[in-house]
Amino acid sequence: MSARETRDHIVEAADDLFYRQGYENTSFADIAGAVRISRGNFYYHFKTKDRILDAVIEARLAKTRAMLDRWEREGETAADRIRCFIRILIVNRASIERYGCPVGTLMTELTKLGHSAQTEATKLFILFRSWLTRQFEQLGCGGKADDLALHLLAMSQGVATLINAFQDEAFTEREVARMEAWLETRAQDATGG
Amino acid sequence: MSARETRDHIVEAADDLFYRQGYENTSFADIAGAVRISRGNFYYHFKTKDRILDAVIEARLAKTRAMLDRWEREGETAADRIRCFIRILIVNRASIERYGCPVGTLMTELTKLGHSAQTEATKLFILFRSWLTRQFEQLGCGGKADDLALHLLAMSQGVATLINAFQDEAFTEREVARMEAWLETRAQDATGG
DNA sequence: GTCTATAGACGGATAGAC
DNA sequence: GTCTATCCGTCTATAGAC
Repeated sequence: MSARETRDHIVEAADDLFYRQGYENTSFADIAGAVRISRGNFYYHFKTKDRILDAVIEARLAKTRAMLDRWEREGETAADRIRCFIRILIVNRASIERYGCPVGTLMTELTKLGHSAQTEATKLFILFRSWLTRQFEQLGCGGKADDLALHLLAMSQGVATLINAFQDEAFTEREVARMEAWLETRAQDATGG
Repeated sequence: MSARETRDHIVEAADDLFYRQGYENTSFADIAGAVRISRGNFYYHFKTKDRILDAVIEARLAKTRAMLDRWEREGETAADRIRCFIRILIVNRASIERYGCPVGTLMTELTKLGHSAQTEATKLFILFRSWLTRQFEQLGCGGKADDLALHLLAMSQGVATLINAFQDEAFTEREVARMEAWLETRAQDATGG
């Protein structure tokens, strides 16, 4: 197996484990075990745990960009595209119930650890924030676009936290419906009066 | 110092450290160091780390109950009391910026660890949820009271997560104002039409 | 024969538990 | 104060490709 392939496998496994168990609670042995390689081989590819985290965040940023690009292509109107964002709470409901939002929980953990990768992790939030801002601008919300983007991001984060705490499917659906209704109102505000 | 006092000091220090550093990232040595007692004395009061967590959650539940009781006494109307809840985001803004919401972040960490104290930690959420439900009932929101309570809880959690990620004071104030406006509308829905 | 990917032993540090 | 487990990180050995 090429070095590149092995490296990718490591990042993939680490990504998954960091999400499910948390960064600090995941050991080198855990990752090596998941990839089925020895710890010695492991250190050939990554010298420290921090470097794996860097690579994982980078991979998540790339995956997120790809997802946002896909939404951009698939959604006809800006409202459709924002709806794609809202609906990840339903699409990923099962994993959110068990592990929370991958972006929010990583961010939270890194701030508690006072970890230097905080800045990089924040970029995940910024990616969503600026994408949403652009959508709200296209919706015609002008100067309020960034405010609306942050508000939607906050709602999504809060709902994810409670999905994780309560595992209540009806709650999830109610909140998603509420966000979609809210979006509808914003769209009408922009076009009509 | 009495055994009871020492125990209380340990719980207090652990509570603070668990909040600021996270549960798993806090060692016995950290707590013992903060209380200025020997590790030997430490084990006299708590045999395992899990038991300290139990005691910390218990203490947080008691503190929360006391706070809710205080709001109950101080707020004249149900809307006033709900506003007390909303305003903790401003009152505790500094610590939320650095460490997030104490309830949400503990919950999140415990689910990732698959820790048995999850159920106990959820009671913190339930405490707020049922208190808020009662307030919305008194506001005249009848059958929708629990839905509104969960929604407000979610908004508060989401805003706390983004305060922690972005440390943006203007955002905090905008969102608090938004929540208060939302509350106003709910109150009018209930009384008027 | 050299370079690359892998394996596994070893050491220092620190954790929790008694 | 000690004991055991575990974790991160280093070091050396080796198997195969070119």
